[in-house]
Amino acid sequence: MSGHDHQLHEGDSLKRAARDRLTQQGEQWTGMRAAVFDALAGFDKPASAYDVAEAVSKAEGRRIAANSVYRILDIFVAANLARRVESANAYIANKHPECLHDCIFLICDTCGQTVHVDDDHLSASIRKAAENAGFSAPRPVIEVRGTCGECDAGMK
Amino acid sequence: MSGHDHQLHEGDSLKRAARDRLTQQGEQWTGMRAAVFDALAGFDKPASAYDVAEAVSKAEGRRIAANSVYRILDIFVAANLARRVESANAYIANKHPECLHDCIFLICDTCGQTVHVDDDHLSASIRKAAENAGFSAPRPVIEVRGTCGECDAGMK
DNA sequence: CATGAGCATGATATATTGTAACTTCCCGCC
DNA sequence: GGCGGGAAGTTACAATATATCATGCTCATG
Repeated sequence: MSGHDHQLHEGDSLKRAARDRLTQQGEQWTGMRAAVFDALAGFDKPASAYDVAEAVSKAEGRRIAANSVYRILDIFVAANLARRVESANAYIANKHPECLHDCIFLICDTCGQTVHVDDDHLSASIRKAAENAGFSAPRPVIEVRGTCGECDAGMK
Repeated sequence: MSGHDHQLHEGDSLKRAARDRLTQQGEQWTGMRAAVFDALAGFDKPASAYDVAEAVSKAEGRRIAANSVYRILDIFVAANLARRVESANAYIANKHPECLHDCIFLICDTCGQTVHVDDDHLSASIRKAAENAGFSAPRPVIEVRGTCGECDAGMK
């Protein structure tokens, strides 16, 4: 369908991929960062920084302040280990940190489930539109709010 | 350029168009709503609800609480008089309230200037992608963060 | 070993953005 | 006048995000 065959990691494989990617970027893979990544990857929907902080706190058995989590999430986003979902003020782990995509999120307003679509043709068109308007270094934010099939069916 | 010729209102013309549109939607055009609309339209960049509250307070000579502004902005967004810029947690007046578009915002990370592009072909593709994935009632959020031509030139 | 540079994290405070709950006001209508 | 309903006010609070300074850790150097 999307025309390329990158690997969709999960579990330990994802964790290794994340660590490799982060270190390749010249950043450190510390215990704290591993804990934050685990927590984020453990959510099946976009999680707010505070949600992540709470999850990490529980896992570590001590209070982790939100700002530490913010710092780490910023690094993750910069390194492509995670994505920020702007319309939800939340973050989600990237299942294939090694591939750069302008990705499209479909977010269910009812249940919060978020699916991730890559359509390089579409995003290239958007980049091009931005460049035509004189914008450089464009970073597209493409999200669609709506109702997922499951919730839609349950709405009768 | 964008292929259709709706009117780009400004000043009193825009205000009248907004009032007409809002009343057609079954909502009232009150003094407060006019004041909020004026304030919002007076910004040349996306403004936060608090920015708007401050501007309205100044214009009215009395304190207007942010939550009143939120209520009104929500109505405006629902009626297409204003748009929310998700990636900036901000709002911007819609210059042509009578036309429904999935619009694309280009937001300069340096100066905040935001330009508005309508590309019905592009947004239709995104809607279609969402529908293919089982999403219904999609509301696309298409924004591009980057650097505008002016700031880019000034960056040397 | 002492020192200092550089980075990661902690702690605290505060700023910004967004909602909730309840009250008061105003206006049209009987 | 009294009543009903929507708009706006008031207050409080929740959720999200950043700033600042302190602490600790590692490593290189002398």
